Amino acid sequence: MPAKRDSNNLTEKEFLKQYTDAIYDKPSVTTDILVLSVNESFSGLKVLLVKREEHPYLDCYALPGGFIMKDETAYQAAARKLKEETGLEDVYLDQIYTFTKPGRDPRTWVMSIAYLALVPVKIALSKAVWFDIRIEDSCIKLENSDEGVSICYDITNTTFKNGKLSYENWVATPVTKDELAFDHIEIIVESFLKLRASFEHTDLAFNMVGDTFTLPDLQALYELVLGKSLYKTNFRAMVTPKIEPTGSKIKSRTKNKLSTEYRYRE
Amino acid sequence: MPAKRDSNNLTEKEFLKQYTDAIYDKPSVTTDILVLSVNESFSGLKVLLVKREEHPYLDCYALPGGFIMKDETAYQAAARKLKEETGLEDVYLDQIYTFTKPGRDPRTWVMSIAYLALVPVKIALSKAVWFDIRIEDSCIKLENSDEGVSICYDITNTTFKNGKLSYENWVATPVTKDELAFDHIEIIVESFLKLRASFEHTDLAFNMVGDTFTLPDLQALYELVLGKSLYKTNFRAMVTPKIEPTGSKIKSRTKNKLSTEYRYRE
DNA sequence: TAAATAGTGTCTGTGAGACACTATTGG
DNA sequence: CCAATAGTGTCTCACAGACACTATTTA
Repeated sequence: MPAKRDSNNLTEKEFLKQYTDAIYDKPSVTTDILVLSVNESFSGLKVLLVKREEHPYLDCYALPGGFIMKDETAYQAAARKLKEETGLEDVYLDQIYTFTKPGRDPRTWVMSIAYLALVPVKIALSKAVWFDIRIEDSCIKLENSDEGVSICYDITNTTFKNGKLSYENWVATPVTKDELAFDHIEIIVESFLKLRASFEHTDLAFNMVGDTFTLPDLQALYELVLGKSLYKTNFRAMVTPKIEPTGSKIKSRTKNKLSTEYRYRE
Repeated sequence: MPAKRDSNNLTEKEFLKQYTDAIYDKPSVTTDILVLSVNESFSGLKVLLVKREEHPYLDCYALPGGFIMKDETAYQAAARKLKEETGLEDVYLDQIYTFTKPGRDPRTWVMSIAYLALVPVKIALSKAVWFDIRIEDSCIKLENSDEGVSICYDITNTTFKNGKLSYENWVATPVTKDELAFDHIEIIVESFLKLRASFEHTDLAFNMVGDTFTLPDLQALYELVLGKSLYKTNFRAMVTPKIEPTGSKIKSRTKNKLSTEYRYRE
């Protein structure tokens, strides 16, 4: 069979050889990663941020991330960056959304593929810093007492139409002098809302605890992410099929009381 | 307050002026859109495809789409392309996933931000063609009898690990001579699965019917997307709060029988 | 008028939500 | 030993799933 020829009478081989995409303007593409964890005492969530040492947003905090290389997927780029910042491999990592608004980076045309990473407590860090994060209905607060930084945003709701449907949307406006770099607050909120939406009906929580854990601690984690308190009985009925006791008892981190130790049953 | 200066002693203004991103390799970024609809008799789903007139994949069918311009968002690019192909505006359009595998486009480094569009039946087309699409557990079939084209893929399941969790994944392998261009079969399956996952608990269906509809037709649509039959009573209990009768009766498209006409209640 | 389809009434089981209770632990 | 927390038993209610029935329409 002779090779197919296009309207310029070129075969595919010939076409690829002469092809150049230089006529198109092209964006830079980065990944930004929301690395989420829970603190030692299971009393709050934590986010990993990096202080910028370059313009723009010099000295502002930003999500860890970086440019995607030509020979890797966005997932691989995110995993690579995550390993650089935390030393962690094989953590939960999921693509959330791609942010493309022109002007979101003052330097040049930059798109960002956002990822969510869930990691257990206590990991070593290189350059990044843990911030406490509290997300409420109308406000989001990021704090690090060591660095003396407090970043706070108001959240207001709007609606927009998509086809025949109306959706709730939100806008974050800074209320502190300090702000996050770029549109990273959007990435955080978007990722967190997606996490919350699926947290109850998936096993995502087990990526944020160690290999073993107690039920009071696990419940505390669920309550932090979901933003509401749960009934002990119902919570236990829900998680029981997902876990198995290790046979020993350990202190829960929430209340420092002895309780049964469990592990995730795969 | 004096402007902040970075490690090269530049202010932000100075930095932006001298900044160049030419050192980085950059990908081209496109949007590809899965335009989904239901046929006239509500007996099957339809997908919009465009026959390629250029290398690579010359003469293959592909999802409508195109390069994103510097001054628009990915959403705007998808909406623009959709209008070009279908003349439709204000249709449901949602970002699904960004595909970044190196080599997915043989020409050069191209990422694709995939969108799902839901449109009502009967719309005018320019270059694109409707294909019947049937998605089953282990196979996916795309057909257009006018063009005499039948494209079929086997679907096999695999599992992969993400953190501590295991997920089901799938791989599509072509079983016909004709294939879709690029990795567009992946985009179709991924988008369709996401649609199916949320279809029952959202009002997405109303983007695929006209302004008015009958309950037998609406149920047929749900059954097509969900891939299972529903009990009439339960289905009606579920949709009743979302709709209101117009007061007249019209023929249902499924069975050509008179039945109550409804509209979506927003 | 008969077959097919539109539309309704109601039973059941499951699971989330809620509350009250007993058992264990730490100070 | 007592206050606090771990852990259990069980009731209620909403809702999906299931089936049987009546009403209307078409041929």
